[in-house]
Order: sequence, then C-alpha cells, then structure tokens
Amino acid sequence: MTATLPLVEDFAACCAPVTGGVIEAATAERLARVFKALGDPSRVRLVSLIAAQGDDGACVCDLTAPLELSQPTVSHHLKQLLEAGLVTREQRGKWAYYRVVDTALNALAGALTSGVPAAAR
Amino acid sequence: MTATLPLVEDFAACCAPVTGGVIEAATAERLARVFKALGDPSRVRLVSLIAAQGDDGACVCDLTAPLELSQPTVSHHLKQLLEAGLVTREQRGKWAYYRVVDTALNALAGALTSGVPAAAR
DNA sequence: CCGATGCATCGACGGATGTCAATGCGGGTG
DNA sequence: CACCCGCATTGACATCCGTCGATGCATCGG
Repeated sequence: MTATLPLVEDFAACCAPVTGGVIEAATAERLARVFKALGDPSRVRLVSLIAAQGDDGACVCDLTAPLELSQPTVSHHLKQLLEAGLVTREQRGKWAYYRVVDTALNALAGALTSGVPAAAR
Repeated sequence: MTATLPLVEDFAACCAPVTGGVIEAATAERLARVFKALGDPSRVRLVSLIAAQGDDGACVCDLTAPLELSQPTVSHHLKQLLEAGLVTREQRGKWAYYRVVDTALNALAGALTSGVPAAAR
C-alpha cells in the first residue's frame, strides 16, 4: 500500500497535465500529494541542499546545520520527501544518504507546463 | 503588503532553480508558498478546470459542481490560488471570472527543472 | 563487549488548514 | 424600489502539520 516511488512517475507516462485538459480526482490527489511535499520552506531547501551534493548524496548530519532545525525534524521532512518520491534513501554503514530523483522533478514540471509552450493559445 | 502576483514571477527573473545550486531561505519560502497552494487536490482540480476554459475564464458557478464542494469552500480555494499568483480574477457584471497565469506555471516548472535537461550530470 | 555516534520513531503541543452554515454585499431584474 | 442572484466574508469546528525533547535501534570504534 502506498508504494514509495510511483507517485510522480505516473503522470509522466499517463496523461495528466494540469492545463490542457481536465484531470480526474485521483490524478489530482496524487499531484497534490507531491506538491504538498514541496509546500514547506524547509523541504524546498532540503531538496536544494541534497541536489547540490549530486550523486554523492547527502547525509542527515550535513542537513541539520544549514536548516537550523533539530535532527528529528529534518528526519521527518526527509520522510515526507521520500514518500512523495522526490528523494531516495540509501543506508551506507552508519549514515543515511539521500539523493534527489531528477525524473520526479521533471515529471512534476511536465505536469505544470502541459507540453504547450505557453504561446500556442 | 503581500502583493498579489509577484510570488511566482520572481524566481524566473532571479536565479532560483531548486536543483543546481543551494537556494536561500527567502526564495525557498516563496517557492513553498506557491507549492502549498497546489498542495490540495481541490485546488489542483480547480487549476485544471479553469485552464480548460482558456481565455474565456471560468466563473465560480461552473466550478462548484465538478468539485462537489460548497460555494464558500470554492471561493476560499480560489483566494488561495489568487494570492499565490496562479490565477487572476476579473469581475464581469454579476460574475467573477478566473483565469490561470501560464507564466506562473512555467516559472514554477523552470524552478523544478533548473534548466538542466536531467542528463547533464 | 561496551560506549559512542547517526538516524528513526514516539509523544506532545501550538498553530495552520479544509470544510461548512450563516451572513453580508453589490449588481441585475422585475 | 424591492427582490433575486452570484460571490465573498465570517465564525466555528475537526483535523492535519511542523516542531521539539526523549527514547529506541542499529552500527562503528576501542
């Protein structure tokens, strides 16, 4: 139940641009779930910080300081991003490394632009 | 205070892709505010419904039925979208017509993709 | 084997959020 | 002018959300 990744991956394969056609309730709910994951300043900064580390990934210990948040709070936000499919988690020894899922961000961007270059209509 | 539109327009002119560089707190907060506006299924459907009407715009009376929500609730959601700069409002006689701001959606998509075609790194 | 370290989970608390019924208000309409 | 209609605002309520301290649970180092 509630698979970890497929949240974002779907509306790229399926047809779900926000503009250019009315979407159905189920699609809207999945989209909203991902948007809600980005609807917090701390999580936006988290995505930015993790993305800055590239393929190396970022461990939690490197993320608490820039955000000025407690470690449990950072872990909580990371879980939100993880469940939204925006980041991945990999346990390497004692540390947990997070990486950004580029395809998820691109799919989300695609759902916004609806493919139309904003000059067709 | 709290201007109506400039929320989204800024990170297009400025430099604020989520990936490809750590963003600062203020930028993250503005981005998160717009994402939060899209973080509700009803509002995602609203954007889709309004966009489907194109330049004609959609009045509130046409939006309550598809969402199966009360009229005050729809007005509330529309206000959220309005303050996020995702839609515009125009009073024509007795009706209020809403339209989606394509540039805002495109700017938001640009903040996600960071300009890099997801294959550069 | 024992203590330290990195991270997740739990419990709690204040504040924000989605929803509705009731009300207000301006614009058409008879 | 009086009435209806479309929409926004208000007040209230239940729920969710962000945050933290405390705790648990592995893993690594000595």
